[in-house]
Amino acid sequence: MPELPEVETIVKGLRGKVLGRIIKEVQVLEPKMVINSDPFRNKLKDRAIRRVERQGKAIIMQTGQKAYLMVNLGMTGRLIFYPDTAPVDKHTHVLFSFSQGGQLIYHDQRQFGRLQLYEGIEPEQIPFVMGLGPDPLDAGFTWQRLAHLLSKSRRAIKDFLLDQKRIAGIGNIYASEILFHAGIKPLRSANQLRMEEIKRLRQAMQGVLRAAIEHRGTSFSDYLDVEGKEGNYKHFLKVYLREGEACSHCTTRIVRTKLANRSTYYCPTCQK
DNA sequence: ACCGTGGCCTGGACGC
DNA sequence: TGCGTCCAGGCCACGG
Ligand SMILES: [Zn+2]
Repeated sequence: MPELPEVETIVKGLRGKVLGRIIKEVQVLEPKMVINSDPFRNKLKDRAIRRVERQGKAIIMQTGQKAYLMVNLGMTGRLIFYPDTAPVDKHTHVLFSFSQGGQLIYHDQRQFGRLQLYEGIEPEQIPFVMGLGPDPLDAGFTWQRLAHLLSKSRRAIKDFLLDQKRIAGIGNIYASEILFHAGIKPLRSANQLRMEEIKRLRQAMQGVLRAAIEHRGTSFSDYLDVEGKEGNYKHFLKVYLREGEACSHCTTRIVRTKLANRSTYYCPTCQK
């Protein structure tokens, strides 16, 4: 899906477009995208969007006292705001209309995403959120903290980075990119990294994720932000989707392998 | 507890 | 034109 940088971009976009707006009507065109779609529609009617936050790759919108709408975008989920009337196609699954005008749509070609309303609990009590590890962009995410997390896992470092219970927000694009920037092979065991490698890894996480946010995320086929615009970080990808191309640093051909059934890209020369 | 795998979906690219 | 195969930003339920 949209990973941390894309979700962060969407969250900022939502704050600009829908914060303070009141939901006049919710139309659920594909009920299986929404958990309990009938109460979902009724309970969101006439509620204001009070806050918009990111937790890992999930979007949390506060719609009342202890009422939170969580959106998981899956692989191809989009939230797009239209100031007037939103266009609807066969992948438009939910439509929010606002009293002040404008519509927000949830669009998802592959339908791996989910929308769910939680009531009577704070966001930290949502089961999905409770299962998330620390956010790599938090000030408290020091290399010592990372070292401690790494020490508890013998898995390949690439798998470790994808595990949302250990660290929240990194997905398949940025796992490969981060490891390239850190100069670490994806198959290395998490608990066998040396201190300098751990420090480089943390630097690479923050550097890559922050740069990707600056460029509004990565679009290669489906991802669009709240205004329907692509992210530009694809121009800065060093290894992801670049199998067979020359490494920008050493000209060795980029290799693709499978880890946990997901493509993993790396430079066999630059990454040790 | 840990790990890996397969399933959920649609559609674009490519080879025959 | 049409197949079959592989590929694609995620997550969860299963097994061993
Ligand atoms: Zn290289």
